[in-house]
Amino acid sequence: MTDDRTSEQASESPQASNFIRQIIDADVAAGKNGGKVVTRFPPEPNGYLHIGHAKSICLNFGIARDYDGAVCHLRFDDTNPTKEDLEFVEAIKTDVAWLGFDWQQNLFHSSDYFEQIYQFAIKLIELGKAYVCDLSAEEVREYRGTLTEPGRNSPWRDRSVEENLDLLERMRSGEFADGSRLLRAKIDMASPNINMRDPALYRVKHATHPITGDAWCIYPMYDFSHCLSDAIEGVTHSLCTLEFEDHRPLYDWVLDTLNTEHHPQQIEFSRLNLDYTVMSKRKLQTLVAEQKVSGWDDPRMPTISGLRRRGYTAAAIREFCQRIGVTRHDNVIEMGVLESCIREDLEAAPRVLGVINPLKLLITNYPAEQVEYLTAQNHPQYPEMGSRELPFSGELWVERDDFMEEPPKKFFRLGPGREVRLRYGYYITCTDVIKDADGEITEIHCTYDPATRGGSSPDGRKVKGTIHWVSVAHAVDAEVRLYDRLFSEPNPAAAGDDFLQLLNPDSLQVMANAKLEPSLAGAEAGTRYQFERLGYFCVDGEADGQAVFNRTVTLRDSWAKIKR
RNA sequence: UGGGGUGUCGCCAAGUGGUAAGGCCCGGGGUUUUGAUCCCCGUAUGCGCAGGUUCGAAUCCUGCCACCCCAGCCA
Repeated sequence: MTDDRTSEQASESPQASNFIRQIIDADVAAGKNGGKVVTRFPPEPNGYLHIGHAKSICLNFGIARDYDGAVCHLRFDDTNPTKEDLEFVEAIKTDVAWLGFDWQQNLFHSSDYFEQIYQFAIKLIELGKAYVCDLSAEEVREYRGTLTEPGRNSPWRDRSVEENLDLLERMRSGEFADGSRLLRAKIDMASPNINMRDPALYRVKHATHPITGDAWCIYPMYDFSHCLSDAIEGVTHSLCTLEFEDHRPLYDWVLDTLNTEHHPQQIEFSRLNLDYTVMSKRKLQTLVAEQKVSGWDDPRMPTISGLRRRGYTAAAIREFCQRIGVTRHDNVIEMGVLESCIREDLEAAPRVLGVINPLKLLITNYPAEQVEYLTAQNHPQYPEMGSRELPFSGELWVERDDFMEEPPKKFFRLGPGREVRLRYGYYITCTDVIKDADGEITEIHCTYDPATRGGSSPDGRKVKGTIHWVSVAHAVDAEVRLYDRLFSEPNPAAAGDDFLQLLNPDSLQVMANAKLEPSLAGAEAGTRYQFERLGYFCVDGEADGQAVFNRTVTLRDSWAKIKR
């Protein structure tokens, strides 16, 4: 992974406000929490982070960055040992840091608080606000009622404090089997909010935890551990997505009932949706498990690691999060917004010539064996980025798409009898088209005008098209991977479990025979370039042997629009 | 048909009673040795709908409509 040299030049938009920052502004102005602001990003380490998490990271860490003395904690919400793994905590730390955020010494785990949370459970029992329930999972569901009908009280709801205390302790000591008993809050089985119908607080799970190992065989539920973890850490503003809104009364109930020292304010915002992809961790997991992609970091994945490998910069992702805003409206952001962000950042990348789908071009009047060196700017707008010498000869590779035997009206490129400019080179005119037995074009012949060296003609005549090229004798072989949207439908998630049917069969196109200018030999993994006229490309760090370039994004292409 | 939310341009999104920001996309034009970049210009008499209050309403009130979330011992 190399530095974002491009990002340093691009300026990010000024920090936009949003309704959450407005709430915090007001809180700070009112001196609430002693003027302190503490946020937290609380991922469950059961998968890799995606661009939706980036939204939350930028929100939470961005607030910590912008408010005086504020901090943002990174807390792993690791309360379900059967789903979580250390591999994921490492990947998450890498991604947060790569995005440019620093949790300083504030790295925590919900499991750090297991003992404290357990003590809170005891206190709840002592307050008569929790009980051990012997109902089976199925019975609990039956007793819960439905959305429109109230639930019924569990027959175990009125056990004595002593019995509950004894039972909880025995749950902890491993006396009971998984699923046999549950610690439940005693709230209201008739509540219209289902979360308040005596929610589970602790379940028995004889499982080895990635961090606490076998120290525990009971684990707290999200609704119990999350609010307490926030309170223990002195979080002031607990930001989460909209689906947790119904849980807020429970969040507040736990903290109010336990009368904790701190009582963070939960504020919900809408999660990010991007078109032509999926964002749920479960679906991303499926793509990986079913090997529809090469892994969590497949460059087609909307994961942070996938985007990184695709060639996205952290600055572009931050800018994206900036542009999409933070509200409570459901939203589906068009891929074009993300693409616009990376194009803007990569505009500053060095230019280079590379042919992805090579077609041989012979300059019949160019002196045999002659090689000359032509000066090429590394960036058309930034002379300070310098220049390089491109070897030129009578045998070149050009892009197959830049030649048409029967060109349509607005095609500016090469065709029989047409003259175009070779970038930084000469004007050439097509004289012959050579085909094989199947009628495939194998080679084209041209003549060049020696007076046009460097790309302009002394007689002032104009050519409409300029095409890129690479000298055959000097070309570097490479594999280039062209990526497109992962799904062919804007909203694949709408298909439910059938979403895999909607995968775009052309999401990856491997161009195994690409020819690049010699300066690209030995390019370092992670380095980004603009292949002129084609797009932005990044050296893949994962491939060994032959160089592999991933296409991050194409250039804007108004020709593609005309073609349509 | 219980509860909780949300509706401002194709997609996002400002707007907090004083007469609809901005971005992306799109369209038109200019510069250009990348059909790139860059630069101009254009795009809601209208804010889910219908009433009402007001000198004045996207903002307040009433009633509808549409969409999203919730019945894991997941988070």
